[in-house]
Amino acid sequence: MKKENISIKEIARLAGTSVATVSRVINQNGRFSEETGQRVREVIEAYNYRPNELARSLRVDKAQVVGVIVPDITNEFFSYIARKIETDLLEKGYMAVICDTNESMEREKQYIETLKAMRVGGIIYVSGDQKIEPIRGIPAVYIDRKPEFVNGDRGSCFIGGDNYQGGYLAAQRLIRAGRKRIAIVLHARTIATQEKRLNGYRQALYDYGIPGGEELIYQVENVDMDHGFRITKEIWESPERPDAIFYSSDILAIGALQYFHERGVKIPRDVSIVGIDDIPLSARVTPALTTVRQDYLKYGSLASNAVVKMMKGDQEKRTYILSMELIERETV
Amino acid sequence: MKKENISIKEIARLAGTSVATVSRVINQNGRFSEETGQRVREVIEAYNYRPNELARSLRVDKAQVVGVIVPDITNEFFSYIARKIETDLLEKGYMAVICDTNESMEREKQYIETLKAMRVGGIIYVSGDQKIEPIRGIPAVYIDRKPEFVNGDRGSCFIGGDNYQGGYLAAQRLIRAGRKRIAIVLHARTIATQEKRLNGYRQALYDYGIPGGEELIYQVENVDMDHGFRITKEIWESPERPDAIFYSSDILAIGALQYFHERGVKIPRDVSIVGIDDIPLSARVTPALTTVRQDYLKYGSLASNAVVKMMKGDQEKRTYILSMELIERETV
DNA sequence: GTGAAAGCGCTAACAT
DNA sequence: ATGTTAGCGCTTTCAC
Repeated sequence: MKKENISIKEIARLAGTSVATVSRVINQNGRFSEETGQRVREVIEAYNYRPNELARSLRVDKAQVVGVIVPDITNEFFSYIARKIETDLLEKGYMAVICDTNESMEREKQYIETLKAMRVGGIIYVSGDQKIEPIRGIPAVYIDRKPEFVNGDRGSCFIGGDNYQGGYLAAQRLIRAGRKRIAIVLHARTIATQEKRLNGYRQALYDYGIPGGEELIYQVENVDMDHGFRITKEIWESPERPDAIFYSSDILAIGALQYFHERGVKIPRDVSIVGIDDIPLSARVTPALTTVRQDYLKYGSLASNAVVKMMKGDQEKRTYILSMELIERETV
Repeated sequence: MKKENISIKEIARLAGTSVATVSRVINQNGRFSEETGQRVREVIEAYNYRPNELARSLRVDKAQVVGVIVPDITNEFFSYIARKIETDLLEKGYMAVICDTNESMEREKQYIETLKAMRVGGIIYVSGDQKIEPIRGIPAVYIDRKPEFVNGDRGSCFIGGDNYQGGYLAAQRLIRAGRKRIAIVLHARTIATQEKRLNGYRQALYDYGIPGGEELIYQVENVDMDHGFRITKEIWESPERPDAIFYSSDILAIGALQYFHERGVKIPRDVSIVGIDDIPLSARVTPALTTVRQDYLKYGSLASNAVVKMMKGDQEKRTYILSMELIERETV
């Protein structure tokens, strides 16, 4: 165990050439004879040499790394997106660093600072805070939650679902099942996204002549099973129970399932439920959850394509809005 | 938007001092007058300067980063561990980069290469392949799955649960419920861990005079709900059905729940089930899963403490084995 | 086709 | 207490 990490200089010496040439063959640019190339490659192979990424990145002032910021890695919606991005990026020769903010805005800011200091080449925000400032000078793509500034900012790219449609589909399904008092539970912190779902829901109610009303709108501070459980308890103990509930996230709806099970409430006999996202778990809970599918893996692949393009200098300030789809299962 | 990133040299010029001094105040080492320090800090503040991590890391040949390798970030067991490690590390001033191998051994190797090239200061392996070679020259700690070489290797640290006890507890619970034919389903790829659970299970059977037998041992290629579902189908369609099953992972047991629900099999009337891990989801499925708790958050915190110590030069080749605990719920 | 040399931003001797 | 400088490993002009 002499030199822990062999350097390009050493390789050059061993191959009887200069560092410049070694660099050329490693990066396949500039010119060098096939013979030299061969010799250099052999030495690299023999010594199992890997260029120091730190040095390379410092020199070009940009790391082959993209930061992926998610609010809750324990939610399948985000972990599957993260995995998709990671896989895609790896194939393209980039490293993804996944940062879980645990829903903390402070952590989000901290990560951005750190990622900048690491000179990452790009950042993918999944459902970041919509009030965040645009990141200057580094390609950023936003998934799911649209930051307020996106429209005006050059070099920003947004990918998300048609939330209006999602809200409409959910409410419509509930109406068609003959439900009359349809509650909706929203995430308090993600105003823009949630507002569109609310609008879709309202439009459906309106189209079918079903009464709505502020008392049917509930908000939840966090998106997890526990909050789903608790808001459902609150809803169910309210003076006028709804006969259907649309949860603005499968994970909330799954928490609701637990509550209703404990209370002996039969689904869909006593109450109908629809969620949104269609995470894998939704198909596996009991009863299986009727939901609105978001093609979140697509979000991931569009995002990785977009950052890579942007990192290569292309303008990619597009906005992608993907449509959603109702998935029929057992809770309606 | 002139200089995208201001450098230490610039700060020095602005503060009317030298780069060395600026470096000293940033890193709080060496000596400098309070006055100079103050002035430098002001400039740093004013220009919102952050040192270039790449340059710093290159210089000291070590990044303030630790790689965290997990096999399946979509499984709560791993995502909660990852989050715990990430949070702890952040507090200690390190950055965690989470790498999800998606159970691919190839990806695991690829990540190790990349992490090395990035000169990470340490690596935490969660349930990596036990046949992996020890990582030379960089602090590594292993969680859950004990690599074969750990005993002999200096500078390696292992943290895991008492799997023998886990197996014993699970089988014992099933026996005490009056079960006579107790099947066990194991993960085929993680031999060492699984063998201990199997031994615990066998010992319990032996202690209580319950017959075991090879035909009661099942293996699964992957740990997810789908595999849990399928192996359960196989078990249930076998000529001699068991009256109890111990799944070597909650996520498998949860897949089983789905199968039994679809088949109309009542739990625990027709069959008793116990899992292991006690992921949050287990408390929320229907029926709630009886399981053996692993203190996986503790695994995470012990691991982050250990890497940090090792990165600071301490020898920390300890092995921690944490005990497990039976959690009573509704499936027995 | 190839090499010498500058320099990315920082830290750590070594001077003063 | 502070400044000067070498050098980490690499890429990239610029000569030849």
